Amino acid sequence: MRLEDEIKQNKKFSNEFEKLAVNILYTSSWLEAQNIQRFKPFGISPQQYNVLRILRGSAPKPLMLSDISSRMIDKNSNATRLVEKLRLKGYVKREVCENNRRQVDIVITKKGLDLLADIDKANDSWNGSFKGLTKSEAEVLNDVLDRLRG
Amino acid sequence: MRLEDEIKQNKKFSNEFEKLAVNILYTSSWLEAQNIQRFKPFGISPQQYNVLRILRGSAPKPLMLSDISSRMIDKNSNATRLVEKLRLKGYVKREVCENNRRQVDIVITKKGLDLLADIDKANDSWNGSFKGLTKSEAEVLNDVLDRLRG
DNA sequence: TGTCATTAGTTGTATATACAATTAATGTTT
DNA sequence: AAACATTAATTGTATATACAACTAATGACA
Repeated sequence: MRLEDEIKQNKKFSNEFEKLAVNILYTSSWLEAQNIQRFKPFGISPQQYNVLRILRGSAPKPLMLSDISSRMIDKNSNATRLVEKLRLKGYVKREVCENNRRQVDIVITKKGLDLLADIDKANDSWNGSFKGLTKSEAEVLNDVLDRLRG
Repeated sequence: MRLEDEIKQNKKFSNEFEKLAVNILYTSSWLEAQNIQRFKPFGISPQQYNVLRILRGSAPKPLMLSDISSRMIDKNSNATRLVEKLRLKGYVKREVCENNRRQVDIVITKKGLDLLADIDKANDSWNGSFKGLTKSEAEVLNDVLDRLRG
């Protein structure tokens, strides 16, 4: 549906760029709401899922907290506290690094990998959210978004 | 910059749609961080700005709370508390509706309109965030985002 | 008119975010 | 080695979000 209709805006946006800014925020919020539902049965938040995927990407090599932060979708969320929550659920392990005791090494556990596998399986069909788009449209969109942040 | 580089992802996304989901969330977070900075000198949050714009759109006609919610970018944020914050700063006025005393009519004040005018002036040049894009690219993007949520 | 359902908004609570201040370990420099 | 700077992470605090429970007013109707 057109953005203007979804947010019941009677006036026009002053230009395409302004509409684009709102459109990206709006679409992201829509997607985030879906993600919350998608991960809720597994007891984690979208950000926690993101951290687990980051750790799976580097496993079995550990990552330090600042590595995780820099890879996160939302750079400003607090990695210390997110990781602590995952640790309490047994999905990651924390260990102070011996060579540099300021630094904390974090690794995903077997339990964490299993959780991700479960989620992936349950969401195999999830890309259906975007079923209105063709693959090549998704490519164009990805390309333009990448350029937009340039 | 390519999303894969920004989030230092070594592995490939499993498909374009999965990358697109992350790309939208990531771009939105990037935009949101800019907005926080953009509005900070004026002492309001992006969501508060959004509410003020919605009210300006309908002024001088008041809106009830549920109207505001349904027009907001982030539907889940709590309109009652957002409006209360704006009221404390003098940017909006609340009045229980006489015809239907469940309902609360909210109007933007002169002070609120002045604030928006100030912000608009200060941010005249802001669309520069998107200077890597042409107008027609922005149009395509808007169109595809609209379709994606369909 | 009394009962029940619906509508509009508010409040409580757990969690998350933004951001600054702080702690602790390591590097650098004289 | 002492003083200072930098790096890595943690903590504190104010604000925001997600969501459910709740209150109050109105509507429907037997």
